[in-house]
Amino acid sequence: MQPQIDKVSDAPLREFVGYHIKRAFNVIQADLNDVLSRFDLRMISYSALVLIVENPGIRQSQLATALAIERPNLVVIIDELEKRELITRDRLLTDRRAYLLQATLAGRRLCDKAATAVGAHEEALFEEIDKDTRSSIVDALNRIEAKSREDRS
Amino acid sequence: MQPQIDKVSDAPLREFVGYHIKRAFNVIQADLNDVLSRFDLRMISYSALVLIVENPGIRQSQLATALAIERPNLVVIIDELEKRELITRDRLLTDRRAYLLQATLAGRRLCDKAATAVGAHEEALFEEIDKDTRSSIVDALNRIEAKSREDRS
DNA sequence: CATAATGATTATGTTCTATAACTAAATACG
DNA sequence: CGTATTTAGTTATAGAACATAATCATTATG
Repeated sequence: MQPQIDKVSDAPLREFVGYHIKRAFNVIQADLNDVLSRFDLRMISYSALVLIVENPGIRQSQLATALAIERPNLVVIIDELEKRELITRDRLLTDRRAYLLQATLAGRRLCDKAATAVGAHEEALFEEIDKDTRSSIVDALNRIEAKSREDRS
Repeated sequence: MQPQIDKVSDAPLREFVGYHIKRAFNVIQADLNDVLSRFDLRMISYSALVLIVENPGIRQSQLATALAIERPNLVVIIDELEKRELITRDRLLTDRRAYLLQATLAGRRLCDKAATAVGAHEEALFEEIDKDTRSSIVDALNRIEAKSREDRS
């Protein structure tokens, strides 16, 4: 008789916290992209817009580093935000190689609206998890992130 | 005077737990792929191997569902595991459309070794986080995951 | 028995991401 | 100075990851 499986067990993978993080992140990302699609934004372009709003005059290279993506891949994202007139791309007078990125009024407004919607969805996803638990999760995640920085140093 | 940024602030994004989850997951994934490269495995092929070891006789369609990937994309992964003689792909006698996937002895051994290495790296990443916190994190992540299941039902 | 549905595969296309090579401008230094 | 090197941004391109449509063989349905 050949062995057959009716219910698939992923018990060994569930031993790893990283596995749970990946599965939860998949849910969060799907939800986030769903919300952002209403604003014609994706996770990466939304993040870029937020950082430009928060850091007026940021350079593309700084933005690429902050987003942890390669410079060439940022170009197309910036192109689109500029074409939609959500940001401006002006030459830096003191260094004519660089561009200064700044959000337009429309960009700041869209960013605000999107942030509100994203926040509401986050709240819905995390509603069962109390504030203390959330902050201990964030603290733990920050520690993990810090691990990779100490590796590189 | 043009505005310029010396230190980039991502404060608005840090408001979102999902942002921290993404950043931590990037670190975990990089570390994991680094560990698995020693066994010529990637995250996805390792996960597949684990599920085949744990569920002898699993079908490709069941495995694709468990891994949350499309069937066509699983084929190449299974091809490689079979070519490396880590798994076998046998016709199911009662349904000659389907294949039964089973790990070979070499597959189980590689899986064990990889799991040990992965576990050690997880432990290193999470060393600062005590057991109670870890299980409350896992519990919270499971609740988030459950959210998407209740959406689909 | 004809039709529909299923498991796996092939072919194909899209998106994401990384690398190399290039232009223009700024800096380093002999 | 002026030549070499570095930096900011871009273009071109290639690979990996992921999704869709079409196909073949087989099984289930009416």
